[in-house]
Amino acid sequence: MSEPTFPPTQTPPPVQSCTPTLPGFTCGLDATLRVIAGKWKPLILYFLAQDGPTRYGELRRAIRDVSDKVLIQQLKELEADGLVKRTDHKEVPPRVDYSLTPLGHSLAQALVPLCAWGTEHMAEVSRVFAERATWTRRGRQPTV
Amino acid sequence: MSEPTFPPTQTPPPVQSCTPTLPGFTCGLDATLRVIAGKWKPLILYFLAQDGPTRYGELRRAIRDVSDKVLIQQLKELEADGLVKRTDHKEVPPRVDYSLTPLGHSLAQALVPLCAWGTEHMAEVSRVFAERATWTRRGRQPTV
DNA sequence: TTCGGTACTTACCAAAAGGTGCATACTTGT
DNA sequence: ACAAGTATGCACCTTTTGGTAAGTACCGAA
Repeated sequence: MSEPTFPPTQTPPPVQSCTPTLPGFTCGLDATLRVIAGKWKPLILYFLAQDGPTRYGELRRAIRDVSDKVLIQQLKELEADGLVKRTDHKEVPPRVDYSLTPLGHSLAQALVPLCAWGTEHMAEVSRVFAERATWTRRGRQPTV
Repeated sequence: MSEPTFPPTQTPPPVQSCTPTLPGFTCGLDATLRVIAGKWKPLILYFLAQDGPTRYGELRRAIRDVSDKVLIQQLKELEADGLVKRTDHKEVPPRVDYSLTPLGHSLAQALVPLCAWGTEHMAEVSRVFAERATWTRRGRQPTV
């Protein structure tokens, strides 16, 4: 019903093509998205970008609702992907902190426009999602 | 710009928390990512951004390896989210095409840097992923 | 001594996401 | 008549992902 009409952006600017290349990925966009795919990864990047080196526990408390298992897992993947650096201070009560690598920083930069887009259009997105949540729940009852 | 920037530009980490949010989202980035979450959505957006209005069948063939069920489903969600417009020409052999709304176009623009990042770093990403695929399938190594 | 905090690990599960294949209703080409 | 193409819908199933709760090894405080 609600046709989201926006500021008369009549001539949509052209989008450059997504250059396909190396094995496994259809294009750069594909590669990027696989790297940040994970329920909490963007948030992790977000916090590290904002607050710099952060201890595990802090991160854990900052990102609410994440479980240890998944947080650790995603941190490990980010580390394996070279986006995050893990520093073990080898102290007696364990002390480890995580920070962004230069690669991680560059990715964070590339995320800026997405963040801005979301901020700008959050109202619309939010509304639509709320509606979807409604009929989604009624459409299917718990299996069995 | 009064807009909170996602990754702090560089030197200082003074950027405050995520933008105060509407129901459901922790920040703009979160909102954006939920909208493009779906195995083929980014590719759909990119394709439509480049080629303009496209018939269902064409899309289906362009995005290889996607199944009808999922493609339709993601198109419906994109449409519900106001990013894509579905046009049914009501012709006898069905003819429907999909195009980006202005909102969709703006999102596609925001994806450009991600695409660039991926293209630029595809070598690293690709290598790391290949390695992960190897030990992920077999048993896990003792903690190194 | 037991409690709580550190940074994890593991086994087991539930839910979500995606894939397969068949069905539809109608038309054009062979 | 029959296959093929059009844009979908639906039932069923597998894979992927994330969550829960417990355990580990170590230390200091109560």
